[in-house]
This record gives sequence, structure tokens and C-alpha cells, in this order.
Amino acid sequence: MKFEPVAPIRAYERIVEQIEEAVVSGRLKPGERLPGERELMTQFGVGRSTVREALRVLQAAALIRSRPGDPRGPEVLAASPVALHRSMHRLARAQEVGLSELLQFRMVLDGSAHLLAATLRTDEDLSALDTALAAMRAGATEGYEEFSRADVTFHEVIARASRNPLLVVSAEVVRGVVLELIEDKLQHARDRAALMKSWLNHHALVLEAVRAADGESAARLARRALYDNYAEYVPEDQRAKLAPLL
Amino acid sequence: MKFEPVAPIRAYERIVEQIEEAVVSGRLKPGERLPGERELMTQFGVGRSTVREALRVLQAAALIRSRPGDPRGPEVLAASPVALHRSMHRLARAQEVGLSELLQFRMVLDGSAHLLAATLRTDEDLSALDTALAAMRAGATEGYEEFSRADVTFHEVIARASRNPLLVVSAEVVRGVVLELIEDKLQHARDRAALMKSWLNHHALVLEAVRAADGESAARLARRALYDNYAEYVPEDQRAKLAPLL
DNA sequence: GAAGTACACTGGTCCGACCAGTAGCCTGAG
DNA sequence: CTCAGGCTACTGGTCGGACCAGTGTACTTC
Repeated sequence: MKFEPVAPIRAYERIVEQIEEAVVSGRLKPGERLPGERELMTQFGVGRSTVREALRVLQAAALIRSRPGDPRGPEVLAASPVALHRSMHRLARAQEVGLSELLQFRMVLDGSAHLLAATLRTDEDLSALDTALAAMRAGATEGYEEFSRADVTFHEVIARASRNPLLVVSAEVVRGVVLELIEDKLQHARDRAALMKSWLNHHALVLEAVRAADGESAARLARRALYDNYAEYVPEDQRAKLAPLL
Repeated sequence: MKFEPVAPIRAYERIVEQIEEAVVSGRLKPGERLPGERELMTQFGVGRSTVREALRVLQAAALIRSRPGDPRGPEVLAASPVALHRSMHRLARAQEVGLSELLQFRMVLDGSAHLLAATLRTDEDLSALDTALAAMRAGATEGYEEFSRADVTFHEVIARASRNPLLVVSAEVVRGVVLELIEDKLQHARDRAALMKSWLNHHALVLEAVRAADGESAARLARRALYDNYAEYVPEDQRAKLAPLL
């Protein structure tokens, strides 16, 4: 006979459960409004502070947003990866997850995205990639900002071409966290011209592989590029963890 | 000239920032205690409700835990992936991701985990896998429940052997969501004896590959097994999305 | 010394109040 | 009739006080 540990369930938790269930299950669609706090407190039969604590939790989870003065009440938000991003970032900063693990994970995700994209890409995807690559070429002469934006676009198009939203979101989040971790080091890096040239060259190769529907090559190229450009920031004794993915 | 959108910063957000910074940066170590709510409200110069809303957010982020009656105050928690778990679960449920995408994602994650595990596994990992496999063999004769538990253990050991907590958490979450989606179909499936035999056989092969440090084989076996056992529940017209991963 | 008890204090919840700020109506000018 | 402008009822944010059930600790009792 086994028993489960019992923890007292707080009133505000119950409220969170109910609203979360309604939002996640789609019974409350993005853009719809929750009743105001005073109305909620009568519906749930609790005090306003209890309602407010529940709303705080839901807001921290990026499920709702409430602005003072809006008579329509708190707004139900569309599912977004910002909460995922926050959690991952915190975990990364708390040293629980190091750059090596993040890079590993990104190599896995990006590689798979490229693999799938190469197989499933449509003609629209290809022309979107052409456009993005052209934007990168143009951005390279204008400044790092523009170049970086175009680079992100390229990655996003690839991810979307994989036709898997989970892959899109995860890759986006991990990319963001990785960049946050090394952005200061990246600031005073060796000259950016060479960096941009390297990325540009790589993206052109990837695009060719994707166009040729050669998933294996595209994936290998993507992983290789990540390793070549970021491995230097990984502590030397951990670089071995990245090698198996090449 | 560019301007940034401005949002008013609430008092409780400031408190969250300060405490989160202290926790994440390590200035407050796990197990240490925060001052009680009444003490915090004087230190921050705000009302108790404001303090409480901040604590709620921090608790939802799994950074602290507070129990009523404890005179030592809220406890700082060790960094844990539970918040990440929650975010990912919500996203998976809300984004209406289909079984095909989930299975795709799981094939990617599990495959990579096996690849890494085969390369990085220690002797302890191997013996843990031996134990888990033995437990599965024993469970197969006792009932589906025991077998299933042992099966989960096997997967977890593999994931942990990859030495990447992100992979561990993601794989665990995706596995859970996949099972939720097909558990009813799995209930009235063809006889379980055959199912268990199939899994048992597969796990033995995987273990051999891992022992031989043959990452490619282990990964391929893992992806193959997922496809063979679950693809039948994926709508036929979407099965093509899984093929590139085999 | 161990067992039991009393107490001070904790967090959870409720209530009532005030404030700054907003959405939408309402008005009056054109 | 349209529309700019002000008005107002209401929103969420914050405060302070209050009560309760439950806990950890220190103190009593045996």
C-alpha cells in the first residue's frame, strides 16, 4: 500500500487551476476577457487578495495580462514561448545548465530542423530563404544590427519549414538564451566582418543543401557552423560533449 | 530615432527582480531563508499584499517555497526544472500540437539522447540500465503497470546518461504529453503481451549499442522503435513527416 | 533526560479603503 | 451630421488592519 504526500491546497491555487484549464483547453480564446477582479471574487467566493494572487501567477505564466483602468477586464493571451524562455534562462543562469549543454541542445534542435526543412520545404520556403540570404548580404555592409536581424530571419524560416511548432519554439528559446550568455563576449570579439563573412558563407551552403533536399548535409552543416562559431566560448574540458554531434 | 514601448513597472515586480537577482546570482543559496512577510514589507517599504504578490510569482517560478507557520520564513529552493516542465507542458497543450509533431519531436530528442548516452555513458549508467532492463523483464510477467514503470526508468537513465538536463526535461515532458494523447487508444490495443515483448526486445538491442558506444545505432534504434510502436496512431497523411527521421 | 504543553509567530485569507489611470459615453462646437 | 473634448464610472495597484489555523521552539512537567 502506497500513500501520496499531501500538501494543503491553497484557495488561490484552485483558482489558478480553473482559469488555466479554461485557457489551455481553449475554452477561453486569446483576446477574450476575464471578468474583473471584483466580479471574480464573487464568482469564486473568495476575497480580492486571493483572486489577485491567482491572477499574478497566471500573469507570470504569460497566460493573461491585466492593465489598470481597462473596464473589459484581464485579457487572455495567445500561447507564447516567453514563459518557457524565462524558465530556461533562469535555469541557465543558476548554473544548472551551462553553455555546453545549451549549445548541445541547440545543435540537436537546429540540426533536426534543417534535416526536416530540407525534406519538407516548399517552393515558398525556398524563395523566403533566398530573400533572407539577400537581406543578410545587404545587411553585412550596413552594420551588425541589420545583419543580425536578417540572420535571425533566416533561422526562423528554416525552423518554420520544418513544419513543427515545438521545434520552432524550442530553437528560438535556446538561441535567445545562448546569445544572452555570450553576448558580452561577442561584443569584443575579433572583427565582425570576418564573423559575418563566415556566417554568410555557411548560410549559402545550407541553402544549397536545402534546395537539393539533402537533409543530412544541411543538418551536418548547421551543427558544424554552431560548433565552429561558438565552441570557443565553451570551457575546454567540456568541448568533448559537443563532438559526438558533429 | 527609435523609442521603446514603455510599461509602468509595478511595485511587486521590483521586489521580484531584487529577490530573483539575489537567488539566481547565488547571493542567496538554496536552503537559506527569506525574512518573513512582515519583515519584508518594512524592508521594501510596501504593504503586505504587495510583498505577497511578489512571493507568489517567485513561488510559481519555483525559486522559493513558503509554508505557513514556519518562523524561519520562506525557503530558497535549489534550481530545478519543474518550472520549465510546467511551461513546456502548457505550451504543448495549448498550441494544439498534433501527435505527429509530438512524435517527431520525441524522435529527435530521444534519438539525440541515445546518441549522446552511447558516447558519454559511464559504467554506473550501464549497470543502471542492466537493472532497469531486468526490472522490465520481471514486470512483464507481473502486469502492465510494473512493466510501464520500469520502462520509464530505462528511458530516464538513458536521458540522464546524455548529461544534458535540457534533454532530460524535454524528453520527459514530451513523453508525458504523447502518452496522454494516446493512452485511451493504448488501453484497448492489441494484446499487451506482444507490445511488452516488442519493447523488451528493442531495449535489449539499444542497451547493446550503448554498451558498444555505437551512438548512431542506438539513435537509429530509438527512433525506429518510436515509429514502429506509435506511428499507427498518427493520421496516415501525416506519417510522411516522420519518415525523414528514420 | 524525555515527553508534553503553551505560546509567539507564521503564512493564508478576508475586508474596506484610497489612488491613478483608462474606456467609453456624452456633450457641445463645427 | 461629424468629431474633438471633457466627464465619469469603473479598473487594477496598493495599503493597513484583522482574524484564523497551523507550526517551531522554548518551557514546563514528569
